[in-house]
Amino acid sequence: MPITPKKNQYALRAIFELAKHRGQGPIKISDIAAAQAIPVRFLEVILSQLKGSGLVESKRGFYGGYNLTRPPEQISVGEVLRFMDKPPDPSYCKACVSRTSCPFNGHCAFAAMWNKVDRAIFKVYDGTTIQDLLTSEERIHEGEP
Amino acid sequence: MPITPKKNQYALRAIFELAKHRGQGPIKISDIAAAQAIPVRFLEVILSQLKGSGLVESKRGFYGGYNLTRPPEQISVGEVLRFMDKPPDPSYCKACVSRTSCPFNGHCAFAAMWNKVDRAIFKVYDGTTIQDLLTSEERIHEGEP
DNA sequence: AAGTTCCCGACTAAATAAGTCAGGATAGTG
DNA sequence: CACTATCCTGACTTATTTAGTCGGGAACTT
Repeated sequence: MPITPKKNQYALRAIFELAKHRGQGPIKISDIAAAQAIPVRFLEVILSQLKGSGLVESKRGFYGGYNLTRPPEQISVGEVLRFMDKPPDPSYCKACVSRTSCPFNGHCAFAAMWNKVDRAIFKVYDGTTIQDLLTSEERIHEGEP
Repeated sequence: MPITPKKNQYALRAIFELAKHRGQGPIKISDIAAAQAIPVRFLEVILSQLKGSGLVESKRGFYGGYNLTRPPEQISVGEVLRFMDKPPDPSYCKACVSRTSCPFNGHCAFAAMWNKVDRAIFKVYDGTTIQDLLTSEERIHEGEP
């Protein structure tokens, strides 16, 4: 129900995958795509966009690919998601959480609640690092065939 | 950013409006629509759907309209939203929060986080009653022109 | 009977998200 | 240098979801 767009999930998973192989030189888009079941062409677009965040860097040519610029414990999920949701209109009605305009001009009874929810969500996102995810994956794969 | 569909917001506001005039007999759809800036025809659909939740009841004819079946302090926002999101596929991948299927079959590192977010959101929704919203509206309109 | 209101189901339209594509730029390899 | 692998860019297409509409029917009140 957090209705996270697929694109954002792909972005997270791509970064997750980069974290997983950090220090092994640049990772190719096609490898990430294969590992995380993401359409290659689409991933190209996403990673390209992600460069704008400074979280990843790329290198072209034969031994080209992508790298994380920071250690996984210094990247939070919140940072990634916030970046991915930047581009759209920054002028949507914060109070109503409707992306269009609020008929009550922000003075509606719901404003406080929407904000509370927003904070609750990002408390989780900001409190989860990519490293945390790596760790939890390791736990999952312990004792499995 | 909680990206609440407009339809759900309309549902909430309709119930909010019903709460506001509780005890004054049935409220007409058109009145609710006017008060809350909702397209009438669309609201018809929404209220009709809401009847399935048992939260509202309706009466036709001249003095017809809608009523709340319970006092506003006994209706939580969570209850309303959960009901509104029921109809779609109940078989989406809970773990990944992608509505389609998860390539990792639920065993992905993100599952725990998505669930955490889900709980955080509904902790707020379940902890807010329609009465709370009424109260906060009163506060807003104190000392305003 | 007549007017008003909810009711139902199918329909259309608008918006957003997901995904694709062609062709170009850059970096290594032999 | 020619060659190949890789990222890069921006425009494009398609699919999915959400929002909203419509015509006509059924119940209730006076």
